[in-house]
Amino acid sequence: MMMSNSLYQDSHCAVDFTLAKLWVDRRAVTLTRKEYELLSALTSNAGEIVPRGVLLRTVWGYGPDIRTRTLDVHIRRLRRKLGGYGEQYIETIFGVGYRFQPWREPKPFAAEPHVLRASA
Amino acid sequence: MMMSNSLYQDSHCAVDFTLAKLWVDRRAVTLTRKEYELLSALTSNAGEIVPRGVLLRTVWGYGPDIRTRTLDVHIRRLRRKLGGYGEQYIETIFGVGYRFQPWREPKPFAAEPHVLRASA
DNA sequence: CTCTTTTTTGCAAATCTTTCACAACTTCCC
DNA sequence: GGGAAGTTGTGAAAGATTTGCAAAAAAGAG
Repeated sequence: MMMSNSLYQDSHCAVDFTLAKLWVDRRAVTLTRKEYELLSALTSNAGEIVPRGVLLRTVWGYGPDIRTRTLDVHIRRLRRKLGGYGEQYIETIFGVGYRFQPWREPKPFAAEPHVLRASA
Repeated sequence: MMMSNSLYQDSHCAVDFTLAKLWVDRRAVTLTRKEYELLSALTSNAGEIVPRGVLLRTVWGYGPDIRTRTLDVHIRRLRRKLGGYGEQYIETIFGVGYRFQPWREPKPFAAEPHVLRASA
């Protein structure tokens, strides 16, 4: 039985590890076990790259010589369940693995095109 | 004034652990012994997942290697006796167990502003 | 024996996981 | 730029597992 009430949370997304639940913008989303384990592995290292091999080992128990696409499929489903933020949250590090990025507010005045605020 | 030591209660359903009785919308429902024990195990952990293994152990005294469908059968009878709310109250956590959900589950987020920070 | 309660049995149905085939993409090199 | 090679994205379908359920057998109680 689980006991620690640990959860990840930022302004759009919350993960409760004891209830095995995810909320996206206050809307409850149910996760399957593998989805939950994968999300857990990612959020518990939020901001850091988690190599594919590590995920395949910790979530699936696979050895380093197993060829499978199930990780990609689960990543896709997680991204969907994260709503419109999926791509923003789960970043692909090509050739290495994935990284769960905590929510970052929209970039300030970067290389944005000219925005004029009309004053009536 | 008579007092019941332990009882679960929400707006539709009440369980008295000392009297071993259940009321659904003010209407008394008789439970058999096993039904009561199972409901008790669930409501006393209301809102939390109770794994199948735990139920089989605490209610039936079964070990971890027993294969039976009697738990499912009892869950079904309980759901029936909970009237139209059966499905709402007793939630199936696929591959894990069951969870008794208090009526209109409490929201994990605060109503208005929501910046809670959790410990890891 | 009769009635109630509990468990088992055997599928059916629902759910979750993995694979597959191929499209899309990244990187590297010429 | 234009491949080539390797990596990732994706929808659909197969595979595997779990749960729901009805009916009947088994177990108790009076």
